[in-house]
Amino acid sequence: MIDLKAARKDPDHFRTALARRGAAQDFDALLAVDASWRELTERAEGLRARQKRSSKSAPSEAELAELRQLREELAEAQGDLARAETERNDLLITIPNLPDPSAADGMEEDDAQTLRTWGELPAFDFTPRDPLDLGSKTGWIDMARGARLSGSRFAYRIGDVALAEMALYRFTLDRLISKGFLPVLPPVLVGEQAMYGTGFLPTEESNTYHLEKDDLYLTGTSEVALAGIHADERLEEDELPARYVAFSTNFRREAGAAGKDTRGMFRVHQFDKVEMYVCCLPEESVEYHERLLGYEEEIVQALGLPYRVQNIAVGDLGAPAAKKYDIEAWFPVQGRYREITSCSNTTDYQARRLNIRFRRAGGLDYVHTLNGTGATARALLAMMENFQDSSGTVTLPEVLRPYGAPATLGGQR
RNA sequence: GGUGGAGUCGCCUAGUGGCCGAGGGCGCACGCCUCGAAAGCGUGUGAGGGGGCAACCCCUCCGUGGGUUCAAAUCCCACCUCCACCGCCA
Repeated sequence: MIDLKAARKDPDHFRTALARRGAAQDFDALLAVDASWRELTERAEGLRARQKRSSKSAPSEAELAELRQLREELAEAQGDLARAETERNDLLITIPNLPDPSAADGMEEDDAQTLRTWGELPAFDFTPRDPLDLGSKTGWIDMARGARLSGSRFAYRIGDVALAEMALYRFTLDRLISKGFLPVLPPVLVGEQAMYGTGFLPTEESNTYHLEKDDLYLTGTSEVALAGIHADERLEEDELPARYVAFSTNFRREAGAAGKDTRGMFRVHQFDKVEMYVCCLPEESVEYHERLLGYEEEIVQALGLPYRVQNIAVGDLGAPAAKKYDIEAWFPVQGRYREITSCSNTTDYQARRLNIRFRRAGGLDYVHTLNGTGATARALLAMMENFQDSSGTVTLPEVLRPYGAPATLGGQR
């Protein structure tokens, strides 16, 4: 969440920044509610101070009547205050992060700014085949059986495809461990606090799977569990940056994506992902964001995928993000660049909600947090589209071989 | 799932209705002592919120949420976590 105290001091700065992502009117509503909250606070605290002074010792009979009266007044004042506080917090929790000045302007996906492109687009003298059509006897993607089992948007990855995908994750994990990330296998079922803390609730409610019976949520990314590692903790300055890399299965309802990417396993309800997460000093997050992007690019380059880097428009950012870079790989069959990784600087937005602070000379302060994709199966899909030959054989990158990937996929079936 | 025990200020612990938002020890910080250090002695040492130019004042927090009372760490209820044992399962 935003820094309310700072917002009171300099409302114009906050309003201007939030206006870029269309949140100025919510911000003004918040300020108004906050003003009345402060009035009610003073009244309730004054009454409470009176009651406490009178309760230092047993009151006389005469005082008792007066104190009973005071109790009623206090209860009323506290009730008013609680209502104002709820109203204020409900608003506060929906206000998105302040965008970074260098985040691209605009409200749409198309407003993203292309920072650079890398790699050669493949030139086919045949019509490249869709990953779904590139299976062989020894390995394939099976959406039909996935649908029979679980409905649309569920994929079986079978045989060599399964091995290739696992090799991709293990390769990525190794790369990031060598950069100093600590590997984690996290829970994927989490309580409501973690979902609010990371900012997926309340804004992404419709996209999350919720288990009513146990009141637990299936996470759409291991960012949620990784952010939770240090919730309510006070870190020492020398523990920062804390860097984690997780592998987990992720669950997304994809509400609002009806009709989009319906073929194949590009957009599915359940997918696996290697994810980076960093808690760092506030003054380091901007630089760390570039580093995370750099690690992502190294991985995509090692795989040999042509890609471009997008600076996502402010209006297209998730609520917690101040700035976001996506890497979009070239998908020759789709004929366009598509997102395969995403990394965000969430500054102190999640740290405030999750209460992750660190201690240093000046006292306690909130850490900054960042997250970024290591790899998902979309990278494998991109490899299948880019690295195929006219026989439908996909040559996988050498770097994946030590991790158990077959040399090729597809071919005769 | 069942039974029993426990959750207090960084750690350990005292505390069964008002003198406790909280005592003691450890740790930590500063000072004295010392050539220096240790020991010893002294002082200080949680977080959040509101008000004030400031010194400072006020409120909240004893696992969490409710309740009783003029007054709750303390009494009552529910829940959570941890430990032990039992049952069941991987």
